[in-house]
Amino acid sequence: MTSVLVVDDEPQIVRALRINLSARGYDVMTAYDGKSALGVAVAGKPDVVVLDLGLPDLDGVEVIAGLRGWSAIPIIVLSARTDSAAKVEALDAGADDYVTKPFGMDELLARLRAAVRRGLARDGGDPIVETSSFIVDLAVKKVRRDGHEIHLTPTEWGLVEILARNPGRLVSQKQLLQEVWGPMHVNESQYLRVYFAQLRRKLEADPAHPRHLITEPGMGYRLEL
Amino acid sequence: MTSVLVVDDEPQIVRALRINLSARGYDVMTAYDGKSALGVAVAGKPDVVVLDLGLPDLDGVEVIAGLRGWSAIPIIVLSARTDSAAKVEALDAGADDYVTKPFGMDELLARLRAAVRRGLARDGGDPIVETSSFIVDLAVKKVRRDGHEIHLTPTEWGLVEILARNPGRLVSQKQLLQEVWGPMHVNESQYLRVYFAQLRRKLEADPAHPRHLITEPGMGYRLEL
DNA sequence: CCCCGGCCTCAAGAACGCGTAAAAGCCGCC
DNA sequence: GGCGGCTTTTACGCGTTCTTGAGGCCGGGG
Repeated sequence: MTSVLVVDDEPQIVRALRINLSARGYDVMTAYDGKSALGVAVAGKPDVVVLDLGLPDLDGVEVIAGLRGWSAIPIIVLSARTDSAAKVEALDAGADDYVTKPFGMDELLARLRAAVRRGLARDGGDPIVETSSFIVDLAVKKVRRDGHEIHLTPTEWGLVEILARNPGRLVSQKQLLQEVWGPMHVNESQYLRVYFAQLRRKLEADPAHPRHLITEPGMGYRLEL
Repeated sequence: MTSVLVVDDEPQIVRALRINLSARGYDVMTAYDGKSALGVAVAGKPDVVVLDLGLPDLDGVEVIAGLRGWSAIPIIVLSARTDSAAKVEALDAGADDYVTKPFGMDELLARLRAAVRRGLARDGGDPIVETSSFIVDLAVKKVRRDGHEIHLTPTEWGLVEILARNPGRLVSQKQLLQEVWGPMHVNESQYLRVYFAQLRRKLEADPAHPRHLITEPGMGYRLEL
């Protein structure tokens, strides 16, 4: 879950943000002054910080500097000051974005999404799907089991990739055949039986009693995590 | 030098930006419509894009999507529309920032600096990829092995560069052929066999049993570190 | 009880993709 | 013109992968 640190000394703003962010599935932390904000940030490692500049103890730029000293967490500044000098100062101190109050919640949320998206891109978090007996790395196209790399043929990988991109969900035979063998072979369900047998031999602890590559008779297949 | 692509159909805006940016040491490219903007971006690889939304040919969102398809270049959107729906749409399409016209030049420049700073942070560090038997220096386009520099032909370097920019990742045959030989030759997979044999002779300790330039049969190649 | 559809397993030939070598073509340069 | 470096093309042997068919298992329905 994405976590957001909201820093503002006006309780009603913090409250409004907490409600909106929580409702959209964010994990919300809060702080009401600069010093505690820095402490919470160190402890909670939020994915993004929403920072009001008018704090009682520290100047906004100091808070930004305090965060930038050890982290590249995206910072969105909130402020009532509309003059460009304030914006320039905050942005050059290391802020990622500057929103003036009063602000539209839609816009703030969109800017928040943009900031989070960038933050994730920097981490370069590989899309990895993990079961109790093997690991699928979709970025580098590798499957590992007990630390060893398992070699998959192109067809095998095609099937695993589709299942891994839909973890836990049922994928129909038709969809698998269509995406791996093409539209001309959507009825060759025997292909699937042969290849799922091979995959189970390679990936399941007990191929005769698969726990992750599950057949749903008459429907399709599912990657159980 | 930092390069900026300015896209706008109003010449006076382009001119104003060009003057201000050039004076501050930026390398400025320009485009007056969406299609040429995408072309210039591919050719010039700018460090940041300033994009007006009201272009004559393409919708702004399409331009953003066209860039995001292959690149994470920071995009700053300029627009006369102040409603939050437009902002949300552009930001969610992949823009990094949204500035409404008329804008203050100081503020735009500060947002530009913030965007560039993030872009550099993402690229991060020295462009050097190191394996146990050779070193690829992407900045100076050189490969070293046992301290000696290894001479590569342009085609050989093209392949090594792509692999080195995706260390550990599987790169498809199509992508390699497309980027080195162009879209007309995406089926000449024999080229790859010939050139990878050459590269292994030059870079691998035991060319018959490569440890770094790995073939994934039927799928592509991988630079294993 | 038997039949039938769907599934799993096994095996063998065909087709494919890979590595290698070497020849042939194509510059630019002396 | 001749030379050298680079790229493209051709040819062949070999191992892997895909396809296909046959047989057996299981559960539900007639």
